[in-house]
Formats: sequence, C-alpha cells, structure tokens
Amino acid sequence: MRYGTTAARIPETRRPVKTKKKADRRVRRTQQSLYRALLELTLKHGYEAVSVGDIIAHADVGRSTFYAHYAGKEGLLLSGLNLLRDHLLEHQRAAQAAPENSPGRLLGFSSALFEHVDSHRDLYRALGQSGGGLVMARIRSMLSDLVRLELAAARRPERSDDIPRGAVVNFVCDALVSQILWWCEKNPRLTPAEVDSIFRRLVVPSVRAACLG
Amino acid sequence: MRYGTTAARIPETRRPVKTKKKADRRVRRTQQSLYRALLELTLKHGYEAVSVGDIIAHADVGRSTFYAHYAGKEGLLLSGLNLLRDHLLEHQRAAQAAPENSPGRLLGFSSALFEHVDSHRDLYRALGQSGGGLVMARIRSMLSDLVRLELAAARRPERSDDIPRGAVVNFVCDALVSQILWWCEKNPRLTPAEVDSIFRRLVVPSVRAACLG
Amino acid sequence: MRYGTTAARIPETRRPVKTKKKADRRVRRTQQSLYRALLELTLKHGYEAVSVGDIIAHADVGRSTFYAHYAGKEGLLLSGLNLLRDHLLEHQRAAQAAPENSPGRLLGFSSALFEHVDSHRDLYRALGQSGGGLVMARIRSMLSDLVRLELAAARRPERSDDIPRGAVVNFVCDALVSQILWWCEKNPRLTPAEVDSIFRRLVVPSVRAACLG
Amino acid sequence: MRYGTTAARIPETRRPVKTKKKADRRVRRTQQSLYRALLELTLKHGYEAVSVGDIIAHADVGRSTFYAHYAGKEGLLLSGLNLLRDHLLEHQRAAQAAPENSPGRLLGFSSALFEHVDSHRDLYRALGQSGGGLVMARIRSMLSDLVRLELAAARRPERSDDIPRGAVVNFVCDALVSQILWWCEKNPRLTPAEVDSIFRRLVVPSVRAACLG
DNA sequence: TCCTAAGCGAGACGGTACGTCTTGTCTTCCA
DNA sequence: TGGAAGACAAGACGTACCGTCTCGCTTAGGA
Repeated sequence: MRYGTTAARIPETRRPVKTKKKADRRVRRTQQSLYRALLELTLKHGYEAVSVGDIIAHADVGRSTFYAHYAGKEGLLLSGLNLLRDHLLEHQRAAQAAPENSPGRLLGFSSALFEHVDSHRDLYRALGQSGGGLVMARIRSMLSDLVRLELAAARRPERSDDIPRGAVVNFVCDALVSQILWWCEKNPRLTPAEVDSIFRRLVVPSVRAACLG
Repeated sequence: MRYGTTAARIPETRRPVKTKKKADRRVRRTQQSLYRALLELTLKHGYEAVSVGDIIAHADVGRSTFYAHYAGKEGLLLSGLNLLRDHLLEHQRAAQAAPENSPGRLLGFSSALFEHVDSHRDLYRALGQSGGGLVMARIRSMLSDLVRLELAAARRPERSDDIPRGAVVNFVCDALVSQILWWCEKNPRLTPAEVDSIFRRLVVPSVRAACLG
Repeated sequence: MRYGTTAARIPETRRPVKTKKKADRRVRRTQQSLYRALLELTLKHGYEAVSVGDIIAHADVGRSTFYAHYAGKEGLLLSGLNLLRDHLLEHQRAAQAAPENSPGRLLGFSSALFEHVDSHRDLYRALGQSGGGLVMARIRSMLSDLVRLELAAARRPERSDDIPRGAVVNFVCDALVSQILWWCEKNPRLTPAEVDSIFRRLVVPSVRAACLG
Repeated sequence: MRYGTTAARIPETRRPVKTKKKADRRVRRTQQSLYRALLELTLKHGYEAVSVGDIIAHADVGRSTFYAHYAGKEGLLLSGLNLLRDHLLEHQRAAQAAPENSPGRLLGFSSALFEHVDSHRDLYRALGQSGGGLVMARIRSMLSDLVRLELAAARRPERSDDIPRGAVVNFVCDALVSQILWWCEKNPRLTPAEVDSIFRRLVVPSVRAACLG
C-alpha cells in the first residue's frame, strides 16, 4: 500500500489538522509508525487478529494518540488507500487517450491495478484471508467510482433491454476484487499480465456487449 | 466427560432412532427459537449489531444452551445454509438432464438461487449491509462446490492457453454473490427472472467460451 | 470415611426413601457409586475442584439422579459423617466409665478420633487443603455436640468468673480440628498416639482448670 | 507490551514520585470505592452471596477496572488485611519491650486484635457465617507469621519431648480465630477485654508450658 | 531567549461481549 | 409408575477490546 518512499500524506485524520505550516514532523512520524505497525502486524497475524492495543504497543505510541489521529483500526488502514486511487486514475486517463475500440481502452487501468497488487501480494493475502472484508469493500467502492466514470463516458444511448448500468459496474468491480483475492490466495505464481489477461477474457467481452453493443 | 460406557453396552442393536426422535423435539424447538431470533434481530438491527446475548434473550434460551448447540453467532446462521444447498443441488441435477448445449443447462441452478434470495430479500439485504461478510463467504464457498462440480463435468480437455479452472469457478461464484447483493441493496424492484437474465448475459457466454471452447 | 466394607447406610438423602421391601438394591448401588466417585475425585483434584458434573460423569449417573438423592455435593459428603459420630459416641461412653479424675477420662474420645483420621489421612488432607471448609465445619459441629455433652456432665457449679461454657466447647472443638488439619498437612509422620498426646498436653489442662477448677 | 524505552531514557533522576502520586489519587479512589462496596454488600447479604458483578455495579466501576486491580472478590477483601497486620506487628513489638516473663508479654498483640475485631464486629460476623472461609484462612495465615516470629524468639533450647513448634503455632492461631468467630457469632455482648482474658486463660499457660518450660 | 500551546506517552476507566462453567429444575423416556 | 438421562434457564466467571479521559512531560514556534 505504500507507494515508493513518499508514504507521507495521510488525509483521513479525524481533525482537519490545520497544517500550520510545516505540518509537524512529529505528527507525520507518529502516523507513519502506526501505519507501519499495522502493516507488519497484519502480515504476521492477519488483519482481524490485530487489535488497537497491539498496534500502539508495536508502534510505541500512546492509546490516546492513536485515537487522536484515526477513528479506529480501519481508519488507519483506509488512510493508505487514496494513494492507490490517484495512481489508478492516472492510468485510466492515459488509456482513454487510446483510439476508440482499441483493445486496451476499456477498463484500461486494470493492468495497473494488478501490478499494484503484485507488489503488495502478502498484504492482500492477509487482508483477503482474515476478514479484511471491510477494507476490500472500500477498495471495491473506490474501483466502483472509476468504473462508473468510465462506463458513463463510453456508453452509447441506453436501450430498453439494456442491462442496468449499475449491474454492469457492480459486476466489473466484484470481478476485479474476486480476481485479486483468488490470485493472492490460490495461485500466487501467475504474473500480473497473466492475471490481467484472465480478467479481461472473462469480463471485457460481456461488458462490451452490454454497453457498446 | 465422556458418557456412554454404559450407553455403549448395547452397541447398535436396540433403537437408537426412537430415543433420538423424542429428545430431538425439544432440541429442535430450541434451535428454531434461536434461529428465528437471529433472523428477526438481524432484520431489525443488522447482523453485526446482534450479540449472542441479544439472541438468547430474544429466544428466551440459556446462554449455555446456545453454546451447546452452536459455536457462535455465525454457526447459528450457517446452520440454515444446508437447506439451501440441498435445494440448489436438486435444481442443478434437474438442469443436467437437459440436452447438451441447451441454453439453460450451464449453471442451471442460478434461477433457483435467485428465487430463493427473492423470498428472503430482507435478510440478504441485512447480511450484505452490516458486514455479514463471513456469512456471504460461506454462501460463496457453498456455491463454489456446486460450480466446481458442474464445470468439472462439462469441461472439454484442457488446453495450455485455457483459463485455469479455479479462476473460472471463482469468477462465477463471486459474480453470483455480487449480483445477489447488488439486487438486494440497490435495485430491489427487479424480478428474480430479470436478475437471472442479467447474470446469465454477463457470465454465461464467458464461461462457455472459457470451458467449452 | 468408609468404615470397613459396610459402607451402606447413607441416611442424609432427600427423600425418606420408604424402603419398600428390598430397599432397592439399585438405589444403594447408585448412592455408593456417587459416594465413591466423590472420594476418588476429591483425593485426585481436591474437594473444591470437584463439581457435580464431574461426580456424575465419574459415577456414570444422570444428573437428576444425583439430585434425587442428595441436596448437592456437600450433602453427599456429609452423608458419610454419621458413621463417624456413632463411632466416637461409643468411645466417649466407654471413657466415662473410668474413675473420676483419671487422666484419660476427659475428652476420652480424642484418641479414637485421631485413629480414625489416621486411616483416612489422604481424604482429610484433601479436605483441609482445598477448602472443604464446610465439611470441616460439619465435623466441628458434630464434635461440638460431643464436647458440650461431656462438659455439661462434668462441670462443677458455675462461678461468676468462670469462662463461659460455650467458649470452652468452642475452644476444644477448634483445637481438635486444628490439630487434625495440621497433622495431615504439615506433619504426616507422627503416629495417632503422638498427635493425641500433643493435643491433650495443650488443651486438657486448660479445660480442667476452666471447668473443674 | 513493554513500554518504557522512551520513559527509561532518564532512569531515576527526575521525579518518579510526583507522577505516581497524581495517578494514584484516581487509583486510590477507585480501590476505596470497590472496597467500600464489598463491605457494604457483605454486611447486607453475606460474603458468599456477593458477586463481582454486584460489587462493580454498587461501586459504579467497570468490570475490567476491577480485574485490573484485584484478582477477584477475595483479592479485594484481602487487600484490607495488610493494614491490620501492620497494626498488630506494632503492638507485638511494644509488648516485647516488657520485662521477661511479665504476664502480658507473650502474645502481646492479642488484645489489639480483639479490639480491632470489636470495631468491625458486623463484618467478621458476616465473614464467619457465610463461608468467608478463605478469608479467615488468610487472617489465620497472617497471625501464623506473627506467632511463629514470637515463639522463635522466645523459645528456650528444644528438648526431645517438646511439642513441635509448628503444632504450638497452629494451636495458637486456630484458638485466636476460633475465639473471634465464637465471639462474633455467639456472644456479642462481651467486651474485647473479657474475650482477651478468656483467650489468655485458655491458651497462654499451655503455650508457656510448652515453650518456656 | 523565554513562553506557551500542541503533540504525545502512559494508562486508568466505564462499558460490552465473549465463551466457559456450574448449579438445580424439568421434561421425557424406559424398564 | 418410578428411576434414570440429560436438555435446559440462569447467571457468575475472568478475559479481551473498545473508545474516552486525564495527567504531566517535552518541544517547537512565536513573542
């Protein structure tokens, strides 16, 4: 979930922070400690098994400090998600520049997503296994925005017997999440490209038929 | 703690049936009380918000009695799943009797599943919303068995560039679950038949292409 | 607690039993099973650690059967105490036959008591250690009757500065119980005679002074 | 779980006192609330009938807070015993200053003990009645230390036919406890001085004979 | 350079749910 | 029909977390 080394900006804090000017190096250090602790403990024991108490002990941070920054365990984890969203949005925009009907245009961010997952495989496995349901739901919700955006742009005029747009968006998002979890849990040997190919063979034709028919 | 040294004196000759039957009457009543309580409370407050204490209070059952029958809240809910599984298996077998390549043969149990969901719409909505993630996971796992069974039977010889069977099974199951949740949460006006149609238009062609070449 | 092999009569039952004619061999067998189970489990794990559930499981008896015979764990244990009381009463009567002021006359049952304890040392240790407080209290209460009886008979006319009779009885009984427990827990090598001697040296002179002044 | 890597930076130089003091104020208030609740409830319903739930409800304290301070109901009650022990030790030391063989020297703390009991008569009655066996056992154990200490100091060289020291200590302690319970339960009209007198007349001569030959 | 407010550690606290345990009652079956 | 088996309600137990809170220390930015 950490992009490169600039794991700084974590906007999902409780308090607007006001960011006086230098945005408190101390604050940043604390938040990074907590985030790192969450990741490490999740990898070791699974997301569900980690308690707030574990996190603050591992991060050597006071309990009240934790709650001063995040609403809870999930808040902390979710704070890392915005980075991913920005990353995918960028790829989506790039794909939109491709010529109409070119094969990689529709859902063009998918390969970037699988690449991302590939570089955090252990974390996703940990989330998938031990009930990080809520986190996956948030990822799903984020993907949902992307897909809706794309289909809204691409769609030809709606016909009466069309599949409802929401159903298609839903189908695509869950297929993505499903693919990710299956990859991480069951078949970790595949390359991101292979996984992307599987995904596209299963999903894209149906979506094309349903929306661009 | 092991009873039964005397009970085992006469191993299987007498009547292990009649004794069981009568005792079961009370047991069944208790279990039904608990199950009904769980459903009612889940509908009212959401699955996650219901505690074991709530359930036993509502069912007027002792705490130890609850744990004598079920491992926990989830165990109780899961106990209702076996009936559904049997129901679906029956429909699957019926569909298999249809001629090869007829349209409703593949995943023939899907309409039965959506019919079932239709008659428990509120419950599924409650499960979907408030984090019955684990329960949906169990339903998914049950569906997984059905789908795996069917694809194993239907599949032509495997080719090297085939999509791995597991990926397809995974894709189908999650599409089913996804469809169910979307239906219950977002678009409750559709009929089961319409939902089934959407599902089949999105999923079946890809599956046919992937498995039946 | 079991005298010889005739461990039969257990009068402290809940129901008068009515003893139709053959006095239900089954009932007796059940009661013996329970009593034996209690003793064995008490020796193994200590009195407090044994639950009714353990007893009936070990005796292979149904729960309701247990409560049909005894009011609880204590009731069962206490049912063995009457035999001891009769035994001691007999010795007390024998000692009373001795000439006035002979050394062994006062509290003449003490040696019989210590002899009894000697033959059930393990049980008393188990009772003393793990809080068989209530049982020791019952033994104490039984001894109390004996001592009160004896002092009432032996006492010269009461004087104003006498120690209250109840205080003396109390003192003697607790000294006996105290001695028993100390013997079993701390110093199991002493013979019954030695223990009796210690007891008499510590207690009898004071009692004689207080009552026979 | 070990905090203190930062807190230990400045080992013992600053002020480990002030910090503790303030924090203790709240702690002390909580502990006193709990102790008071225990006493009040014990007086009202008897020691055994009081559950941890009752105590925390009456003290308006969280369950976990209770267990953070005490191991259980007994632990809470026992926490009040240390004060008594210190009190008695002081009296013992004062008595030791008396001339050899003066009447009040041996077991000189006894009157202080009975005075103490006198001022908590209701509590001791409640403990004695309803099975505060374990608590009385702890009091006994505390007295045991005092007596052992005293006899060890006072004793002349041991002779072969001496009563074992442990037996004497045991005898004295149980006589004290016995006297206390008898007083509280059976004869509450006596003054502490009278009770002390009874105790001393019954016990001290024998002890003197056994130990000071 | 001092002062002041914020960040922070430490952890006490009230609360809630958990799963286990034991008790004594009550129903049902069997001989 | 009376004794045995065991399902059951009741509720205490000790544990685990949670999210709130109070308390001083420390530290850095503005006066």
